[in-house]
Amino acid sequence: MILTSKIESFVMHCGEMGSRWGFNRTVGQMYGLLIIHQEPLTAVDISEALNISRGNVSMGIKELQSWRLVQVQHKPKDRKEYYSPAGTIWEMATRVFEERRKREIDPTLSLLRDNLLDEPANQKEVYAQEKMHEIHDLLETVTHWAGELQSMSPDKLNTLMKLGAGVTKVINLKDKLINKS
Amino acid sequence: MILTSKIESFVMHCGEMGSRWGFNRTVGQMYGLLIIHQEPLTAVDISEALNISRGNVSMGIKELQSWRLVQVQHKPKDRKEYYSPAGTIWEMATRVFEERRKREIDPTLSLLRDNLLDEPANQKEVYAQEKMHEIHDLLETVTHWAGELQSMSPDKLNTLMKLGAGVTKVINLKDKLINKS
DNA sequence: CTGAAGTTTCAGTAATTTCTGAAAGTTTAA
DNA sequence: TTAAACTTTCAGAAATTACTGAAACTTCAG
Repeated sequence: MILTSKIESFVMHCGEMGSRWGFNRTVGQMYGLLIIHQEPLTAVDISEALNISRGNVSMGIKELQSWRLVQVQHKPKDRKEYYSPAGTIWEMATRVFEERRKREIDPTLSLLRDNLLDEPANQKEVYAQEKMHEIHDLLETVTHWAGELQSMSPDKLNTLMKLGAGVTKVINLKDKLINKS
Repeated sequence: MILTSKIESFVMHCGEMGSRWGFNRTVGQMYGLLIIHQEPLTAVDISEALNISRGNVSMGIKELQSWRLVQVQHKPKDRKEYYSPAGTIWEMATRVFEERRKREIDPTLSLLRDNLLDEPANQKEVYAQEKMHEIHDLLETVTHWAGELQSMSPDKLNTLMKLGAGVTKVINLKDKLINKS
């Protein structure tokens, strides 16, 4: 048994949150386990630690790879694959954000763009297009600013946060400067 | 039939995306319909437009109300309840964000905080706590900055976006000003 | 009161998603 | 080339989630 009870509670929590974060329970547990465990783990380790079938582990790893969240390593004289989380915590969060944007926002933006190209055929469609336009612009704005945040280092953000620098204040300042010039 | 085919495609799309946005297919459809339709709709209207049972509409409305996304109206001389989306598109997005934060982030932050209060019992737990600390700090930073963005008006964000003002640039500026003073 | 017009609830069923385990596939050492 | 050691796949079973429709409930006009 590789799990102490405190660690187990974290792993199980990841499982429960998994579905909210975009994957299913066992995939969530697997990811939590890989993050919290210092040494890379084999598929069998995971299967035993979480009491799930070997086949399920294989599918879960595939899923995590599609999110670019795990990496595979090999040890000399050992044919097994060893799995560990890919990148820093910040990078992982960035990847989850990006993947979710692809799944949750991009398809909608694309549908909206298509729809907005057509002429409205009647009064109802005029109203509908107005709303679609609003949603479209909002989604573009949100993805733009989310991207901006992602491109910053977490250290910098933290420092600024502790300095009490709200985006609002900062941007107001910028606004004034722009208007002056 | 209240749906033209173009509008129907939007509503069905909301259904498909529904589960990714945190609710289920029919709730997604219902919300899409309410947004795209200028006049408020009764439960029966919704049930007929989407071909779902009356009971399901009732449960869906309840769900949307728990997200604070619909409001109920009454017409004089008419006992029926008329439903329409609550607030502007921006407010709706803000509410979805907030609700999702409550469901997806807050429980994890709380678990992490609890766990970080305990002394690690062995080497593995020392490592585990380090990781939990990193995740904790990241989640706090992200929610902080997300809150900042939410508190801004979308107009202002759009204007700044079009001016080419990246957060990075803006914040660098602020940084310099702070260091000077 | 009464009953008509509406809403909500919830047990049972339907649909969907996830998991298992056995079979098929792959890789490598000898 | 063989076989051991490992991984992947996938059909069917299990678990979960969503939906229906009938009964219970609420409200209100007469």
